[in-house]
Amino acid sequence: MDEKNQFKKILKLDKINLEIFNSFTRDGKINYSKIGREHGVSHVSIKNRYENLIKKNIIKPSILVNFSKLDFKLAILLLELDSEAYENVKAKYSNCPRILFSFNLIGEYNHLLVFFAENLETVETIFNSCMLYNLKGVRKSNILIFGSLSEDLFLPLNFNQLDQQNENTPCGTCCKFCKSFIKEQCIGCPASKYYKGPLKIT
Amino acid sequence: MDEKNQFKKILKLDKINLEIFNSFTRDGKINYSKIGREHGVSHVSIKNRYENLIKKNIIKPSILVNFSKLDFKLAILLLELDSEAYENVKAKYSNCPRILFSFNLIGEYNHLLVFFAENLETVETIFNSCMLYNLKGVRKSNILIFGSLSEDLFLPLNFNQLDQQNENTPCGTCCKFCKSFIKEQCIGCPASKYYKGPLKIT
DNA sequence: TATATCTTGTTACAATTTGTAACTTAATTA
DNA sequence: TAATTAAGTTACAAATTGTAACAAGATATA
Repeated sequence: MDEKNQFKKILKLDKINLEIFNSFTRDGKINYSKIGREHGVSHVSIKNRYENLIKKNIIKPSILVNFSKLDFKLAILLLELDSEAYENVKAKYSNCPRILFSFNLIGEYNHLLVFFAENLETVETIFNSCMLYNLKGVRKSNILIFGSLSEDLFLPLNFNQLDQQNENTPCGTCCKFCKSFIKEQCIGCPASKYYKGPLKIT
Repeated sequence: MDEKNQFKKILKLDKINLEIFNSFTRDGKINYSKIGREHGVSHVSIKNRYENLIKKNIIKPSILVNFSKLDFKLAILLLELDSEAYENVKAKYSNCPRILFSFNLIGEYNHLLVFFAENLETVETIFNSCMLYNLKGVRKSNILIFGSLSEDLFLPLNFNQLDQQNENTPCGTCCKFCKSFIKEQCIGCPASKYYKGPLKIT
């Protein structure tokens, strides 16, 4: 108790934990025995460290997808929402497969959504028909369109949200009745049966 | 060749690959044998699928860190850079451990940097002393400050950039001479020997 | 058309890793 | 002081993984 530190010790960064993270990022595997051997501890000890970090919700293993390789397009929607809308937006889009991140902001805009689409026409549809058209209580909005992505851009994609049996999208609409979808300007929602893009599950 | 599809088949999403991704996201492990057994193929086949996706740079396994749990603060810096600066910024900050993402934009701003810090004072220092002060050719800038983070926010953190032996930071400055660092308004760069925050390697 | 190559799969066996249980020690908390 | 939590140990059986050699089909290539 002799040292006053403003930071809680949540994540201990010693040689062993760093090696766990790095080995994982290198080849997507943790070889408990190998790491244990290299650091003079038992494989059970490495296993426990790793599993405890996950159990305590401090780290989460994940598969990142190369958005450049798939030629996906990204955009950010900035919103100023009134207090009611502010509460509703996160709920409404919490299962949207196109939203990568959703953040509260302080300042000019109070909400930020990062989303992707498979081509630029679909970005346009999502921005206009899917989102703004559906949202009540938007005082102001702005969009940031991303240019060419850097050579390799790895981002997390929620594959477990891709339920392509559904008539309606998770946000509660139906592509069948959407003008952009009918005119083939949009490939549809990847979490509905009408989707016809590269994330179609075969 | 009978079907004309605008999308290249890069990532095949069949039951097996989906199960690989989902099993990985669940517990950070891929049990080749188990998945193979459940889908009626050999464990070697699962191993090959997984390793080929990585080898071809389509997916990347990664450890995400719970930024909410660590109480990290996030911010976005929007920049309009002239053509020379535009080329230099990415290079300069390519190894910055605080930058989570760096994107080119089309429009009002042409560059976007997402960065994090361990407390708000440090966010301020990074924005002022570290970044804007160091950058030539900035025509316009804006900052988006993130409010409280959602309960669990998992983001990728580059642990292999945390080399804490260095006198100078990867962006080429030295915390020792920084006013904010001296006045203890900033905890320093996590990729230098002067760093004194929760990512200190013990 | 024939040939090469890439993709995706197979089997079988040895080597290695993992899971589990029971236990130890130290530090922290009530 | 006692209880709990954290971080580690050993040993053995069970299960997974790596490897090599091979096969079938699709796709390029000369």
